Amino acid sequence: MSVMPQKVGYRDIKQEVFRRIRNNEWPPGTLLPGEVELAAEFGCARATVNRAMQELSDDGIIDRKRKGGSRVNLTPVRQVTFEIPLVRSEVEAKGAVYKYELLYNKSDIAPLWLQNQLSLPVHSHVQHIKCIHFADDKPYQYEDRWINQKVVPLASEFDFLKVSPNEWLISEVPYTNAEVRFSATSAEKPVADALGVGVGEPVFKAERITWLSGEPVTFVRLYFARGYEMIASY
Amino acid sequence: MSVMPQKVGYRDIKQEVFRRIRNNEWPPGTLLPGEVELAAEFGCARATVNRAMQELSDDGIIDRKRKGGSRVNLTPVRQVTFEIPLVRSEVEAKGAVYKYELLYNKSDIAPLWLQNQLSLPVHSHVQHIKCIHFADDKPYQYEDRWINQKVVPLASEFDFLKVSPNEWLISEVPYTNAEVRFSATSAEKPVADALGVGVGEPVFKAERITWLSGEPVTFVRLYFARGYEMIASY
DNA sequence: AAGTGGTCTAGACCACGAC
DNA sequence: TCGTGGTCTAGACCACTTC
Repeated sequence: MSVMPQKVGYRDIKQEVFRRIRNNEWPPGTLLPGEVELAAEFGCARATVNRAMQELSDDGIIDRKRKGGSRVNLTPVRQVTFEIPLVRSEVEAKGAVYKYELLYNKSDIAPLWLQNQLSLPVHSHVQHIKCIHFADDKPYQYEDRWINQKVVPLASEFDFLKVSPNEWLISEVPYTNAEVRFSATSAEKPVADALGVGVGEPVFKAERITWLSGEPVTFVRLYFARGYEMIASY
Repeated sequence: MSVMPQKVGYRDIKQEVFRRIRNNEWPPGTLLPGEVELAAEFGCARATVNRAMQELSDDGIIDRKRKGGSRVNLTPVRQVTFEIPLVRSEVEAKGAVYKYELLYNKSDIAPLWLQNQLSLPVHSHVQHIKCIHFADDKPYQYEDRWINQKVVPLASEFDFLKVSPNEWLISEVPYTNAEVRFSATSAEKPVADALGVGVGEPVFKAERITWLSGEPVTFVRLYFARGYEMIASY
């Protein structure tokens, strides 16, 4: 037991507990002292300890169960978090000039594969939009998007010549949850032409589905120009 | 003002505030009521409101400043989080049988590019390891790794025939910081051979640098077999 | 049944930062 | 300066889960 400085905050407790875990004083699987005990050791209220331990739990360091107590996780599940910005912001953050170009914009009946992706009823109306985002006049991202007209009827009227569907949707339609899938693919003709790369060249692809309280809003495929890297830290 | 059910928890408040934001009752930029005011409306303690608002802030929905109050974020910067599991766990989670094969394991002087990547002093000793991870006997991931012997001296002695450097390192230096870069690349000969794809085919690549309290631990390049998707929900 | 974490309260003091 | 969020407290009740 050591002397406590002046006041013990939840950050201090979190840091100290984490230190003991990292130094193998409390190896993986260890049953940690209860909140009351820790509160006594650190000379603070249980609520303070609770907050510290809760954050450690959120961080995936420990696992907590009522009656079971807190245990050090056997496999530290590391989580990567990164932001999904507007394409415009992303480009401008790199110090480049953003430009946008609309390629295609038609209302249509959802093709079968899209029906399945979004669990749409047959003969659903969707707005199909293709466009390119430029950074300093060089193609940066090719966007191929379908918007569910049932959820976003305004999509068929809006003029996407100046404003990209990306920005319009964010300002217009909130979403509750989304799923993203990242992969590497080889550029088909339309993608290759849009990005100015050879057919068959590797391209970083992101597919995203967003929902608004259970209703599918939009499905989008994003193809990034050669050299693109998605960076994250943890 | 509506009738409150029985007891108002921080989840209720979070959900209700989020609902008002989503429904444009509180559009982006709006200055929200203070915690005291909200506590009065919801008939609960300020601490409860505080927890709700703090989570909304963590989620990137609102921005909070002392004296400035809470504002609805102009651009809802949603964060994607995904887990970085052990390759073994990842494979087994797909219901496949995991297998591991060591290809190469030598101690060496860090090449110039690696010196730069990890900010190593000249003539640093590193352990260079190449291996393949299989799922149901099909190549799943090709791993090309360098380990800093100054931080992990045991790496030169450990026998990586049975246990992959991935798993060994996690057990040896569990809690580290890292930066990951994801991209699409075309398979060079060694990668293509290891993964059983044609030279030049697109491959999903992840590069990761790992530090332990400021000291570089390892640099690794991971190449995933064709069809690999990294999936995240939020 | 009983022990542990989950949450709420009412009150307090403090620190940041807009004014 | 002074209002707002950030944090802590001491106590309480509850819910889950293991025993």
